[in-house]
Amino acid sequence: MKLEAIKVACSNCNLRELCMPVGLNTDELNKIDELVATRRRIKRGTALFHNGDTFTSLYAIRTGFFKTCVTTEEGLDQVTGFQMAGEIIGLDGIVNDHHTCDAIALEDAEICVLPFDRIEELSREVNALQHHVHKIMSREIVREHGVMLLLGSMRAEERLAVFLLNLVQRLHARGFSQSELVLRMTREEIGSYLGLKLETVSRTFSKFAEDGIVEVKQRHIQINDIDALKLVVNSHPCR
Amino acid sequence: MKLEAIKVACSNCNLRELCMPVGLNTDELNKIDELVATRRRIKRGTALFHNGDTFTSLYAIRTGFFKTCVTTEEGLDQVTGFQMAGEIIGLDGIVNDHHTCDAIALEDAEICVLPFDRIEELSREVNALQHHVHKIMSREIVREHGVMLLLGSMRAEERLAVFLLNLVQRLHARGFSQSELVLRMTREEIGSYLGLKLETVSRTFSKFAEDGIVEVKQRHIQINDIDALKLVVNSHPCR
DNA sequence: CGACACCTTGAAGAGGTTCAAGAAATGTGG
DNA sequence: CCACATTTCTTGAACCTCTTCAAGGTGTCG
Repeated sequence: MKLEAIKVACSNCNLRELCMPVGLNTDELNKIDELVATRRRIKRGTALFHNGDTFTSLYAIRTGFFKTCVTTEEGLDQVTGFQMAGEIIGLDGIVNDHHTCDAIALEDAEICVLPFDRIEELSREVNALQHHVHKIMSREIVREHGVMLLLGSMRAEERLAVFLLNLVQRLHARGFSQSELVLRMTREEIGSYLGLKLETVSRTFSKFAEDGIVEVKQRHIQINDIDALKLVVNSHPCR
Repeated sequence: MKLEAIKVACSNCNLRELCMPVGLNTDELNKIDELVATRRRIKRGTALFHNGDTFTSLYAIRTGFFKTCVTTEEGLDQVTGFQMAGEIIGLDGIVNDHHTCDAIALEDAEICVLPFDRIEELSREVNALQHHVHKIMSREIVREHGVMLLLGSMRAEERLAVFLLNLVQRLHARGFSQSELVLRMTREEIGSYLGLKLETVSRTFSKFAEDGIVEVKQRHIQINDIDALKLVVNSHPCR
């Protein structure tokens, strides 16, 4: 069967530790394999889902990079997160059966479609999966607490430092460099996420560069002094 | 048995629609009743749980009013939400088996203790409960998206207007007035939640009062013109 | 009644925004 | 492959919102 062919074997996926529970036996692993309905390719700049779309599935990112953003009728716009390989998106859709934000690919991406009714079904049989789903949602809640702290009480330099440290840490966990990264998003998108204007983001990058903390060549960032960056966060002159 | 005596019958709780799934049959309702281990009374000013506490249970608020707040080592502090009767707190603790924020009672409160392992157990048997838990977590994620939008792209007047409208709407859903409310929190706590200083909160209240939108007598707020308040949010001079 | 926490208001200052212009990179079509 | 349009990024200067600092007022509770 064709469907069979395009299926992803979660049990063989090299992202397994990132998006699936650990410590399953073979039987349970086989069940999990049935979770993924299909893969989908998303071209850069296009949406995985839009605000208002009917919710049916969660999505596990295999490759690529996404942003999620909410928009109001009045045209306000807020990037709520950036997601990379091994992360799950779509959790916002569960509560009202439709999505309340847009998920846009910032580079060509490939995702696994996880029909939510199947997740719930399997969760009843595989305790580890049930708990894993709860953990993923709880992790997202805790992450957002961190963003609220950032937006509510940090100044521009701290915000950008936190942002860079978080990005590089997540990339490092995926086998990339600890000191080098290529931004997938524009200054404006960073600004939206951090509650700053794009000019402020640009200026703050320039300031970090002047101070010798980073080198900035457009979207290519080289972190020269990660401790200094951490110090920017910790030794905040308070606000 | 004593334990039996202090148990709460969820099936008889007048908050049922708020914190429990609807459309259960008798059998399922009886199971849900076994969910609540005990009630607990929390005195005003004391904590239901602290950052770092081991996570064991979610808590359903029966009466009273809470704030949750995260704190960093450097002394930064951010109120992440205000919770009232019928709402669930403690979701942050699931991911790492310990809480990552404080939950403080802003008035004497009574809560139902819902041991999380029992929730997971029952979720496997009662599909509606399983889905309800997922919805509660998703709702919290969506709520936080809204706060991120507020903190990231609204100005002081809009933030306070959103805050008041949200509070009064939730109170109204619980049978209170649409136009009158008593704040349970200080200006400083409002400010922390909204990413503003307490002076700014106070000034903004005064401005609303000058404009005839509200009357402010300390913590007693009378909303005279709710449409004007909504207009503050919608006709933002953009930022 | 006095101590304490909370709230209001004023004035000065800082951080970030806005507006503007130009430079660098990227993409497109001939 | 190059010219041109477009998007993205940087930088400067003026401005504005919110913060900071300070003082006094109001309310509450032992």
